Amino acid sequence: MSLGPKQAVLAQFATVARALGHGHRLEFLEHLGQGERSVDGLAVRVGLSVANTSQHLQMLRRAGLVSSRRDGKFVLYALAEGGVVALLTALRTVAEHNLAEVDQLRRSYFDARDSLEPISREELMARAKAGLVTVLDVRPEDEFRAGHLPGALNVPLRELQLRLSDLDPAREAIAYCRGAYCVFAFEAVAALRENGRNARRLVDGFPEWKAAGLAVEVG
Amino acid sequence: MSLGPKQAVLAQFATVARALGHGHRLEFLEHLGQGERSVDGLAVRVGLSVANTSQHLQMLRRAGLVSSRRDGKFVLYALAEGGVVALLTALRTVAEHNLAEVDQLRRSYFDARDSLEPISREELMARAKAGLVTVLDVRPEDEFRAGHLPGALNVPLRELQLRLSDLDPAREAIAYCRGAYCVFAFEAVAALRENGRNARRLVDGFPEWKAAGLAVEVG
DNA sequence: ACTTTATTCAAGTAATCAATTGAATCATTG
DNA sequence: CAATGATTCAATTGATTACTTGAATAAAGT
Repeated sequence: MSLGPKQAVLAQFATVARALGHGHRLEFLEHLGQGERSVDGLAVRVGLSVANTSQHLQMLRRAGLVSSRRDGKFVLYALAEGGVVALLTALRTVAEHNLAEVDQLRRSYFDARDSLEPISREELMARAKAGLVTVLDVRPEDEFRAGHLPGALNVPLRELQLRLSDLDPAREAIAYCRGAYCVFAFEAVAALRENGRNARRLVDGFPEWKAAGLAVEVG
Repeated sequence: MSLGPKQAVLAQFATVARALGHGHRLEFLEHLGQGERSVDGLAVRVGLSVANTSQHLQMLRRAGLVSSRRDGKFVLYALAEGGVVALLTALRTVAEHNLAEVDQLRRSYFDARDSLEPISREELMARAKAGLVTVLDVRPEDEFRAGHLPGALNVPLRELQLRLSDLDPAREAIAYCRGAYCVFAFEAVAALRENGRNARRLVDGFPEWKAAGLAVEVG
């Protein structure tokens, strides 16, 4: 079946879209947004079998959404260059704007933890520069080490209660994690508020910060 | 199957992505980017049965990508608000950047018609304001009437040969149509060059112009 | 009321996809 | 060079999707 040139191009676009069309694959992409990961590392994090994970990753690679390289006995996958984060952000925007189900979920789970407006990247930078806020990275330590916001303090969610004393109560805490719907930041803000702290969330997460071309610290 | 809140949200995002995951539906969206259309109107343009078209449109509506309203005996579909054009643009960007197949197609068909760099919206505006170019809308007349760039001259592709005399040979012609891969603009530029005219393409089409918030003329 | 035109619904078929299992590759390391 | 551990391939099952056909609504005109 010989299609016209436009149809052929659109069919290619469609394979990219189909690759995004599964919750597990979106979750893989969210994890890969934090940095490279092995097949096994992703399988454990998402809770799928290695074989299944491998097949999903290959579909993502065929769609040009991820790239892979071999490192010793591991194959490390990473987000592809060229606007993948922007594409995911656009997808999120449309879904939030037009799907009642997403609104429902935000109300029932997320707003219960943090109903305040999240803070924008611009505002965060301004307030951080002025020394008004503590930037709190609530992701696991290995993700933090792979890259984080400049000057951020890594306090994984599970350690938050124990390390409250590390935080200056006079400064507002701004928590962020993997992305706009990563639950860690919501839980962290809720926990901080319960302890009488001033806290808000960054509007999205580390991958979006990096994709915006802003400075990133490693290690 | 009780998922976590993040998984539930991602599953919603996935349905949006899956709705984009078919060439025909992307073609529907391209047409809807020009303006409202009836089911039958779309079916004819894309060359599918009405029933099939209706089902595709309902999938797009469930995904929040299009909206519909009844007008007499017609049901008119339109692109939804809230970033659908931006999402399509992001999809195109990723596919162009990362898929060898798309590159291949561009080389074999599109570059053969117009291998020059297309002109940006900004450059077009500057040059149009300076009176240096003729802006040429090569879409069918009804799409032109539903909305077009300010000051554009509507010359549907099939009439181009006959109406060459309408064009001032001293000014460069800038052709645009439905989007970045709409073939009309490529064919128009190729035809103009063969007739010794100076011609280039706008980088994308009318929907992107409108989505960028730029002025649009109707009628 | 009846007919026409436009759209949607329902049922059926073929194709594709998600996930499982177990076997096959492939690159290091002993 | 075999052993090990990581990843991919192949075969299978059940679920979803694309498209067709024919019937069911819905609005407008006669």
